[in-house]
Amino acid sequence: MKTPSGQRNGGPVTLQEVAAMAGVSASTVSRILNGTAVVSDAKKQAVEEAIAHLGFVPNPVARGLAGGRTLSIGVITQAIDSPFYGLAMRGIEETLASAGYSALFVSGHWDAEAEARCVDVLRSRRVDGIIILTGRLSDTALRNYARELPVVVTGRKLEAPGLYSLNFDNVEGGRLATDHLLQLGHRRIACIAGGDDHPDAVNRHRGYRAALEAAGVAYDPKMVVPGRYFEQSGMEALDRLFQLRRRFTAIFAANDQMAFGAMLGLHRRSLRVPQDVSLVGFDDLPAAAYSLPPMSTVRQPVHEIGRLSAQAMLDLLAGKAPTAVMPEPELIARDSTQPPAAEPPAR
Amino acid sequence: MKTPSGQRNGGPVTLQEVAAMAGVSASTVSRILNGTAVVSDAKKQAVEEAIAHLGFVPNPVARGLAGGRTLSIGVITQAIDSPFYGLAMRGIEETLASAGYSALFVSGHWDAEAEARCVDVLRSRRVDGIIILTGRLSDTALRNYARELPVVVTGRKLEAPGLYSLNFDNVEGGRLATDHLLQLGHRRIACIAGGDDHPDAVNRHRGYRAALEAAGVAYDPKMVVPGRYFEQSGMEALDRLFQLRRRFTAIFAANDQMAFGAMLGLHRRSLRVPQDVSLVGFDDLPAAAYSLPPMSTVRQPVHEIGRLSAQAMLDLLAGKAPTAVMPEPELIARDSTQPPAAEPPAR
DNA sequence: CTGAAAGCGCTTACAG
DNA sequence: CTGAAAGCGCTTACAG
Repeated sequence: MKTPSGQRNGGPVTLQEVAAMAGVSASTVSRILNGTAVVSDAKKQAVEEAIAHLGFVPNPVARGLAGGRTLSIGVITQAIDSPFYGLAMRGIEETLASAGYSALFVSGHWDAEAEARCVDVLRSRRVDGIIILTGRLSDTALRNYARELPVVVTGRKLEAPGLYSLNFDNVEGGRLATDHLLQLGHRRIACIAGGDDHPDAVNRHRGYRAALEAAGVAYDPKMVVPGRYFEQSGMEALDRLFQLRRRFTAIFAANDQMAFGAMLGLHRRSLRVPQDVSLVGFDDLPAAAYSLPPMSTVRQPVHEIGRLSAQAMLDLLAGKAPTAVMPEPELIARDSTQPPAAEPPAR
Repeated sequence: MKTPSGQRNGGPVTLQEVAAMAGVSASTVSRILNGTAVVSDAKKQAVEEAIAHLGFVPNPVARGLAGGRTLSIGVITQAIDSPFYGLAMRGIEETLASAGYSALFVSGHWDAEAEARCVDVLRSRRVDGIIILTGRLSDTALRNYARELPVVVTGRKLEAPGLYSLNFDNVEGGRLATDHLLQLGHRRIACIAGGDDHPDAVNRHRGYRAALEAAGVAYDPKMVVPGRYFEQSGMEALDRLFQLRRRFTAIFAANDQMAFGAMLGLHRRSLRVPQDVSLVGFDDLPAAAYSLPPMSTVRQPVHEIGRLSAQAMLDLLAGKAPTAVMPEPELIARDSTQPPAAEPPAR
């Protein structure tokens, strides 16, 4: 019953067939479908019955061509296989689906040009709106896109018509992580930062520095090494830290993936976490709870961020002002942090 | 120049405008675009110039309505945020993009009904084909879908018109993992299996049993506990193993995520990997190389599986018989396995 | 409240 | 080799 194929003339049921069966015009069916105008109850009834009976599902492709709406939202994620963005995508998919929308995911690969191409692809597919998870596009580019279709962007603060931004407080997150270490008594805290060209990374580092200074601990640039947000680069950053010959009792890594890499590097040097070195990450990936030891980190509610951005998009689409507000960063203390040992650790 | 918007009359450039500028009919432009018929070189030139000049990009939506092709492929993944399928999605996206196709990802949530709904959504969006990553749909359902549009499916062996399947040898994988342990001298090998309703899991378990028996080690059902493929369930499975009061010197977990959970469970019991218990996983997730200790596992080339299935789809679409062949399982020995200690470990 | 008509941007038989 | 015409399945002014 449900599947229409082969039921009548082969091929999916069309709006025309519904109209015919209900004895009304196609326009009327369309209006009922879209709630575009008031329709008499009698016809409404008839149409709804016909729809149910035939198992009619509107063709979004035709809809897109005729009305300009495709009921699909483009989502630019940086990497379709990112453990971090994956959760956001799931949140987006769930929220959108509940409103009858589909998500079209494309990967921007942390590259402004690639992202611009993504936008082109998405527009050519006539998506009704675009959600950009962080990304490298300039504010100006975003503003321009927003003139054409609704845009929701995370990872920055930006106000413009047709655009809604959801910014996570990375500075506060970095501060929280560092402060946790400070509270435990650490003073020599190294930092595995992200790249300079990555706003999140810059802000987390800023929070690190602010916490240090607020606690009266001098900021030492040599205690900070850059990374590229992957496990591998966490290990490499650790090597650099040792080359720099600075002593430290704790490390703040600007994301969990680098923290995992650092953990392995520490292990390879026979340094124990947290006995010899405490370690805090950032993001609270699902894997953080299962690392050895389970990792202290700053929770970024990615799944919810996904839901919120989708909700904001739905609001924008409905002509309402979005009210979604980004949750605050939260420190999750697990087993990778503890007070420093009395003796300074290996350099 | 590149972005057409606002260049002429506002809105994207249409095929009509290209035709007008090139002094030919719309049909001709369409034919050149699709290579549907032979066109004189002169007109071809003119049209190509006009396209370049105007920055024309065909509207896939209109294309889909008129010609039935949307240049998009539906991909049913079990979870958009799966660390495992993520890599496959990336491979699919890359391969498809290089051929001008886009992927439409939807999550089936390991549920046959949800998957059937996904197929409906995908068909209503007029995708040109569907790639199903494993999934729970019956062979019969798949065969039926394949009558309507090309289908590529992984995780099973199935021959049908319009359908291509890519099956990973999970039995061999399970055998490889278990044999690795056997070779190291283990005899008491526990198994954290997947669910009975999961074909991959069933086969990996089968391989485990086959390896044992080939080595003359009696198969003990009490050494096998079920899991649900997540970290959490790996920990729970470990608890069950201890409740069962069987002694073991090694564990084969049917996927890496459960192995991670088991590792944490072992750690909580102060059992060291690999000194007290050796552990082999399955999949070789990126995280496996960064677990503590780095985990021995059976490599499943997911990224390549993604590429291969996309390539098979492209072949199907082109009317060619796909030739993609699934790579063989491969054991990656890292640090989580070693010969058993002389003394039997804690039960 | 409701229908007939035009049109969204393409493709594809149908005729030259 | 190439054009005019019809049509894909809807939506949306335009008239009642």
